[in-house]
Formats: sequence, structure tokens, C-alpha cells
Amino acid sequence: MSATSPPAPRLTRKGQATKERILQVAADLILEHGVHGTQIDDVRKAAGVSGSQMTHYFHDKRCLIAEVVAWQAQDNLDNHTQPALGNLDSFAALHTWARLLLERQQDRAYVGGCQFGSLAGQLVESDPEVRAGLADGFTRLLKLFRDGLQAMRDRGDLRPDADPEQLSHVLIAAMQGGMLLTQTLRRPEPLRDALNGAIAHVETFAAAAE
Amino acid sequence: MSATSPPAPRLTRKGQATKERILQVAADLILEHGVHGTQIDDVRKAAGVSGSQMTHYFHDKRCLIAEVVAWQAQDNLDNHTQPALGNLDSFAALHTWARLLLERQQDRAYVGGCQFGSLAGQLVESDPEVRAGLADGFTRLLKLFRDGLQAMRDRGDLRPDADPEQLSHVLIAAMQGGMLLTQTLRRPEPLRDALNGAIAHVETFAAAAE
DNA sequence: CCAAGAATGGGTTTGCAATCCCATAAACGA
DNA sequence: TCGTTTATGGGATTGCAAACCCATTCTTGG
Repeated sequence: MSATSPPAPRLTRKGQATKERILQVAADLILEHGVHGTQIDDVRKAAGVSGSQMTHYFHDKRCLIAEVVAWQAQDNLDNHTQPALGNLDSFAALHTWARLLLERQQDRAYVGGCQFGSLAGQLVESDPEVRAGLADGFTRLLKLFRDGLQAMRDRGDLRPDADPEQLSHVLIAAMQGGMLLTQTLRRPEPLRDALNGAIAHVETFAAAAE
Repeated sequence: MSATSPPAPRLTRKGQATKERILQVAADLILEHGVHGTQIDDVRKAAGVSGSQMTHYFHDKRCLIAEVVAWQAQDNLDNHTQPALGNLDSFAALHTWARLLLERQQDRAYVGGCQFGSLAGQLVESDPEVRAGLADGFTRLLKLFRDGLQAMRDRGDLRPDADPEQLSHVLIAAMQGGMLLTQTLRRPEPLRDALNGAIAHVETFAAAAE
């Protein structure tokens, strides 16, 4: 289906480990310096491998990037399935989610934004296949929230006229936009207000208390 | 203040025109192919100038990019001060704003996203000076909305507890995030829902009717 | 333990974008 | 009008990232 991988030789355990180390390092460097500010050779050095490994495991930069996208998509998803967040199917969970995002950005001095969103911003128009990978990442993230909101509606926390799909769009857009603003302005307020606003909007669909 | 310009030789009228033509072309190409997918030589050809002009007017790529950022920031602002939008100081104007954004994205088949936001996503972490230019662009856009919302509050359309600053964050974040999602997923719904949600949130602060 | 195949090292090549240079033509100001 | 400054043309140069290659050393399964 995808031409992102090299002719797919079998990987030994050691090879798998090396490949993952390269991916991890590449993801970190890209977060810090941007896709085009990151050279293959930087990754090579930081991962402590020789030049031929890069070709061996990823064929070329385009393939590496495509795999980093998939990696970050998964990582992003994992970040949203922490125990503290449960299934993102309560108002409390949404507030916790917002709080954790804010704290993380503050810890990073607002540098880097959303790992996945940053990649998206840099790569959407770069290559159809990469764009498809990004779209897939967003789709899965949206699904996580849509499922949570659906559960809240099924349970009666949200009124029947609440549309989980629409509300998931509101929440994720607020996150991405808020991240971008906060990252650019180096201030927490835009992200804080965007998330609070989005959650407040969800809460307008809360079923009347008892 | 900024080292973005060459030693700043005086520009004749003709020189000014040429420089602006280059900027316009560069902005278009960058929107379509991304910052790093756009080569100086592509811009050169598309603008119909010779190699030395690029150096003459912009010294190097970094300076060109910085000026494109400023250009797009202004263009973005101009797009938000159309007659149809007035001073963005009414609910009707906000709805019109959302409608226009959506229509524009549909016309473009969701390619390109927000010109300014795309630049931001690609360049935030690239260079402190460029980041400052991006921050300035966002700040001015936010101010436009904050002023409009402030006017609505002063006029009594919004209740006193509505915070124009916070609401401007909500609106612009929804726009940026919605644009990114719509651009990536190539579907209108995320942008539509994000904008509608944000505006609905503003409307929860509407003063009670008559 | 021994092929077969995978992992690794590191150097080379290649291609191209960015920058620089010099000469000429045009525009401007006094 | 004339000298000075700016605009333009079209290379030439340089620097570097990406891709390629071959030799060597490990891993692994039978």
C-alpha cells in the first residue's frame, strides 16, 4: 500500500532496536529544528549510527519523514490515552486534558508546539503520501474524542442534540490553533483560552443537572 | 531594528515595483509548495527577473522569507478588513467572516490552509527574528478581533463579563486549528464546526435580548 | 557450527540551491 | 545634460545535503 519502507528486509531484534532509536532521535530533532532544519547527518550522528544505516532502514529522507509522521501520530495518541485521562469521556477528563497540555507547553517554554500538529503544518503540502499519513493521525485523534463524547451522550451527560463529531472538531481545532498561537507568541494565554472556550462550548450541551 | 533588509539602497519607483512583484510571486509559490519546497530560482523565473535581482533586493533567502512573512501578515490583515466584515464588531460580521473563510477554502479545494498560519507552522522554530515577525502578525490579527469584541461589549451586545482578549484567542485559535484540520483532511467540516463552535461560545456572552 | 543474510562503517559521488561577481543599461538628481 | 546611483543580465562559484557503494563484522536459523 505504501512505498515508505525500503524493500522491507527482515529485521532482527537488534535491527528493530536500531531503527526505533533512529526514529526516536529523528522525531526529537525534527521537533526542535523543524523538518528541513534537520539533516540526515544530524540524525545519523545523534543516533550514533553510520551513514549506510540510514539508507538501510529508511532508503531516503522522504521515507524517514513518512515514518516519523506515523511514529508521532502514534505517540500523540498514546499521550491522549494516559490513565489520568481515562477514555476522555467526562467533563473532568476534558479539564484534566487541558491542564496537562498547558503544563506541558509551559514546561517547554512554549517551544515546539504540538509535535504532531507541527509536523502537519510543515508537511501538509509537501507530498500526498505524507499528507495521507497526517490525515490518518488526525482522524484517529478525532475518533478518540468523538468516542469519548459519544459515551458521554449515551450516558446522559450530554444532551441528545450534542453532536460528538462536531464537538470533537471544536476541541481538536482549539488545541491545534491554541498550540500554534502559544508557540508563536511564547505566551500561555491563547492555548489556555482556546481550550477553556472549547470545553465551555461542550459544556453548553451538558444535560440539566439532576 | 531588523536586519532583514539589505544595506537598504534607495529604491526607484521601478525598483519598488520589481521588489513587490518578487514578493508577490514568492508568497504565491510558498503557499503552494511550502517554504523549503520553493527555491530562489523558481521565484526568480516566475517573477521574470535575473539572478542578481534576488540578491539586490533581498540579499539572501532568509531576508526574502522574512519579508514574505511581513507581506502575508499585512495581506492577512487586509483580508479581515473587507467592507463585508466592517469592524468585526457584530455577531453578523462574525458569521460572515466564518462563511467567507469556509467558501475560500472550498474554492481552493482545501489546499494551502491559512496563508499566514501555514507560514507560522513552517517557520516558528526556524529563526528568532522570523518568529518575531510571525508573532507580530498574530498580535495584530488578534487586536483586530479584540477591538471588535470590545466594541460589542461597550455597545452592550456582549455582557460585561465577556473578556474580549480571551474571546479573540478562542476565535483565532479555532480559525487556525480548523484551517489546519481542513487542509490536512481535505474536508470542510472541521473548519466549519470549529468556527461555529467558537462563535457560539462568543454568543453565550450575548446580552439578554431586549 | 556454519552458511545466508542482516547490520555496520565510512568514504565517495552527485546534484543542486544559494550566493557571489562583473558588465551593461537605465533612471535619477543637481 | 552629465555624473552618480540604481536596475538588470547572465553566468561562475561554492558549499553541503542526499544518495550511493563496497567491504567488514555480527546474527540467526538450520
